Amino acid sequence: MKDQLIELLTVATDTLKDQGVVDVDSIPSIRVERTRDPSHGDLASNVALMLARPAGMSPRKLAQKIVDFLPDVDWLEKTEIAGPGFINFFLKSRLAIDIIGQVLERGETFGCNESGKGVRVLVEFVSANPTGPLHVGHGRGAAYGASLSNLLKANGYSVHSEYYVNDAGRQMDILAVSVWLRYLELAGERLPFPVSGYQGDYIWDIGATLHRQSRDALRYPAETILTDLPADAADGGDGEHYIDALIERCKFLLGIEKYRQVHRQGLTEVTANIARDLREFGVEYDEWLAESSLVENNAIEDAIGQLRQSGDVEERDGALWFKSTGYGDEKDRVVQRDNGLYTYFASDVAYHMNKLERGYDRLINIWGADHHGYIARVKAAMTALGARPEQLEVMLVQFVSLYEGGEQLKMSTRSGNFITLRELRQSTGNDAARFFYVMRRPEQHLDFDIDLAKSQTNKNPVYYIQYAHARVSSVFRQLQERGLHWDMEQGLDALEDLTEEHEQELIKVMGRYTELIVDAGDRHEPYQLTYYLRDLSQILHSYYNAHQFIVDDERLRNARLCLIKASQQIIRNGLNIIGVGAPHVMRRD
RNA sequence: GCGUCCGUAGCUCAGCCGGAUAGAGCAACGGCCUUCUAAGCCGUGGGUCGCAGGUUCGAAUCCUGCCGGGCGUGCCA
Repeated sequence: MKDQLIELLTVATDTLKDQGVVDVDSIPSIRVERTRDPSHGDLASNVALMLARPAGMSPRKLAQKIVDFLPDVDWLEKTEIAGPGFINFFLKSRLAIDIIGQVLERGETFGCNESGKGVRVLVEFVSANPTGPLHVGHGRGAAYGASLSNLLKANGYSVHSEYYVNDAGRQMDILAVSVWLRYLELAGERLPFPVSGYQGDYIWDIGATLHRQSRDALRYPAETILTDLPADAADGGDGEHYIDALIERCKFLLGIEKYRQVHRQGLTEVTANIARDLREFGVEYDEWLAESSLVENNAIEDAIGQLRQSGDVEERDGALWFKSTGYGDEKDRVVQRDNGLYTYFASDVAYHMNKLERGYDRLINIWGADHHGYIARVKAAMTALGARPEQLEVMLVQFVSLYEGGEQLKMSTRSGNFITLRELRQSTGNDAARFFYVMRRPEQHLDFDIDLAKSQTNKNPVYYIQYAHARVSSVFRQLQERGLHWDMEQGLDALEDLTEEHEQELIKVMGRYTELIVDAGDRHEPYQLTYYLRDLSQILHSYYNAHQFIVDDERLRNARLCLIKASQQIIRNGLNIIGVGAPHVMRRD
């Protein structure tokens, strides 16, 4: 509708230009927007205000000329010139009413469109190191990434969602050694636990599995293990050095096969736990891509080799540097350390090269805000590898702060002192958690008040919206109980009877839905949906309170049923995108 | 220091690709259940849009500079 109006306005301004009434070189791109105030019509344009200065004419006078040259169309009720020179458009109400039939006809697919047709996009999100359970921060990335993927799919994009499993680095060795130490304790050895090891209870669980499966096969005396190790941080030493020494000792004693067994046990249990959490949270991936698979295929060597060929790396101080400053980064980055090991960044370069090789038009990475320093270097690498930097869009999701009893909780994965996503889901429910996570713009900090989230009682916007949905189902149950049935055809035929203010408002807001999906998708802003759904639910609740739907007048009754059924469908479609259930019954605990 | 995100009602936040009187929820106060679920509805009060300049017919919105807060600034991952 907007587009059609823009076309009309373009015709009008072009005519003015051709006739020399308006003497301007270029007409700025014309914009038409929905009005906030109904007295300003349905849509409005500020062309006249934009054009007034170059045309040397007063805005209102120019607006009048534009209106005079507007082609006639049957769907426009009237136009008005208002304020400083806005042109307000009033649409024929018949047009707005058509939305009801469209929603009922398309059902689940209403709102889906082809604005992203033919574009292949890879959305990578969460990708937390498989060293422990997901915490509440990961939950935000998960909810955001899943909602964004759904939104893009609704806009016709071909979406591939992916979790990158960092299963090849030092952190995994720390996990393995942590598991082994817990296993040894369970086997009866007494030895200190490293300060830099993973402290969480889940490590005990994995150690227990190992003990059950292998009995004493992986056991060595504590003295053998601890001989000649440097001091841990607890004894005035360096915790990082200590754990590295412990890793070496572990690998030496166990040998490659048994070490791999411990390593694999830790990885598979933690990864399975993460996958289960995400699945239960309604977050599904098309692919779980392991860093180790890139290592096995020599992807890192290949990527670095390609950079070497293009002259983008050089040796310095015994290390290999990627000259990212040549691509706008603030400093060069090491890809291979002086000890011969590749850096985390090197594997990221390989991973992004891999993404490009798979032929995606756009790559969307959802990262925690603490990774923002990485954007420049990854884009630099992509450019060096021959991609356009705009192909990669990094969405930074700001931190989630937890509050309990008015105090902010400090969290650390290492110490095991954190609230897990699972704990949060269990206390608030998946629906509330999904909704709250996407309610804010991603670049906005999220204060999560645990007490409030745990309080089961009320005030939750998600319940408000779900209740609106359930109420409609309830009306249809009532209808059946009274021995009546909904005649959709008759209702659609009687839509002109929907003249009440609430009804008009509801129709108007429904008409915005598809545009909202397109805009929210383009701007990667699923949160817009939460505000929209609240608005729509608000009107539906008001309407419910103000009017009876099951009335004696059969035509009016069926028309109203069409209206609320269509509203319900939109609520369901919207909730579906943000991963929240649309219940037919609301129950109190 | 530099980079980046943020600063709008008592609280949490929309609005920010310039537009018409700045919005919502919560909290506060007052009403509405013999009518399709009161997890609801109706109403009232509440704002120097961090501060100061600039651009513009027009600035919460764009630019500059301050002030305040978060995060980052590893041959860690």
